[in-house]
Amino acid sequence: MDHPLLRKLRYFVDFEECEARALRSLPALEREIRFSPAQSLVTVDQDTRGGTMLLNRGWALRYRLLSDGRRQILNFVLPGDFLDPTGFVTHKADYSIVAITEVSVSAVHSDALFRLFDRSTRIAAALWWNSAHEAAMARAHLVAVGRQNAYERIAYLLWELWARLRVIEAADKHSFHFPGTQLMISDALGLSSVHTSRTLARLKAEGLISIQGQRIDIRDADGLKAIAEVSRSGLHLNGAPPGMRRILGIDIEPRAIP
Amino acid sequence: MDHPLLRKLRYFVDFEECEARALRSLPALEREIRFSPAQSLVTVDQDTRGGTMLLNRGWALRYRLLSDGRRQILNFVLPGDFLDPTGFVTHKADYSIVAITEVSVSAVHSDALFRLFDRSTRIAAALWWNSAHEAAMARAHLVAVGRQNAYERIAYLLWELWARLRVIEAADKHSFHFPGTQLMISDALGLSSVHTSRTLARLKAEGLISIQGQRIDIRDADGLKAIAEVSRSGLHLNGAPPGMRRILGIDIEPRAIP
DNA sequence: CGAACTTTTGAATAGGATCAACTGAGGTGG
DNA sequence: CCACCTCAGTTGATCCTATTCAAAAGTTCG
Repeated sequence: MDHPLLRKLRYFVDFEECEARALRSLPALEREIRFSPAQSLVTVDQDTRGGTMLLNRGWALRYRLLSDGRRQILNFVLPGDFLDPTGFVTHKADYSIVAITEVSVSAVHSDALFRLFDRSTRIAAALWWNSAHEAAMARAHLVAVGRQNAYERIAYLLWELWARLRVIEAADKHSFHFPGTQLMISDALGLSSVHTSRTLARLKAEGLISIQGQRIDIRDADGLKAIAEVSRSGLHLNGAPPGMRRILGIDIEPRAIP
Repeated sequence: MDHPLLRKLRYFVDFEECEARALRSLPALEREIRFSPAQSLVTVDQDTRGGTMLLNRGWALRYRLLSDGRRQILNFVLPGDFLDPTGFVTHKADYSIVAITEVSVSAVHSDALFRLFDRSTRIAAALWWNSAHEAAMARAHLVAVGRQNAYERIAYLLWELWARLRVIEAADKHSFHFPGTQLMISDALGLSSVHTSRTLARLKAEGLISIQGQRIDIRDADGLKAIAEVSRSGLHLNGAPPGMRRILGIDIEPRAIP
């Protein structure tokens, strides 16, 4: 089974076998670090020099606290995501990350990454692309929290998670495993847990989803997508622009993220 | 007067004169494009291949609309900002940009930029840094909209704008020129214009700010900062990590963004 | 099997939205 | 130069979405 980062980047670039191999050897997998649920992976102001961490397995949560305890979850960190995507250029994290499930993490050293950039501009492009994708998701998240109501927000989040999990092949055809709590959904979307509970109940009652235990079934994907107003472009990044194609020597068929 | 992009990047890296010169010649200034207030600079799904645009002068607005007309402003685009920071790797914009004031824009071609990256890794690092900074601001924005009340949100936005303007040396010691409207503030923060008006009135009444015409005076900077809970790290990016210093051959004294 | 969460449900409340009317500043044109 | 229009901002009244408080009902797990 390929590393989820590789599975994700394949949505952007069709790698040669040698590039895939190089990517596989990027995280120091033999020296993985494990965390248990509720353990901190990153804390505010933590020093992040010299590289970053890559999530191999499990779910985590990137969040920030206000002085009185209010929590804003910035996003869910899924396998294949970097714990600190800007760790190469920043000193300190302005957020915390905590494990939701059992989690496996590997270090990615600046040195190894920069060497890889040199050897394959296609890999550099794919990673750049990945961060563009993260920025697009952050925008969609802001739109949801800023201008959509609870019903739409929750539809959006479920759709986003399902889409991201499909990319790394960690979702089923009509469902996915959600190890989080309603409180996490609330804190991600700027809602109270009570209202989240009621709104989830409404989504169930209206036949859009159903939940048993930690499994969320998407019963009406089109309906959910319509409510969330997922923008076509929001979660889509298609082939490289011609200019970059020429410069980076890549030749990619456009491929959509589902 | 240096280009605002250069002024901004100087907060990250102390450039050699030759690097500054290279950066100055990056945007095709001689072929600037001008726009009037309310003109569109970028529209959703617009093709952004082959490069990006750099804002030289004036203010613009990055936003997204929902199908029923609700608008979420993603951020204010200030001089020195790229209209589409990920334009080099993405096909289409998932947002629109409209001019607030008279605006001057210049193209930055992929070719020129990539050549610059090759010639100076310090410039590459500074631009990377800049995008990390943008991501940090997006996180702060999400926290404000998701978990802060109207009073705190507005304090946050005013602080952010003032801080960004000081970086490009476009703010005064205790005030700045704000060419936007209250409706823009509302759509940036997920509020109604009525409530924004009332909350601004409260900020004035409590002596934190005062407004005459398009000039916003910061009467109590510390108070404003405390209400907004501006995180020390949120708008700060200090010197390059040692690993990168070695690899990129840069040597930067840490410098805080005010 | 009990302690600590998580979810659900009910009732009361509040922060902010909506509706509507009015004021004031530009801008336009007759 | 004034009548008229439009757009931004203000103010008052009312409504509603979502919060808060409270408690019960499941769940998970040591």
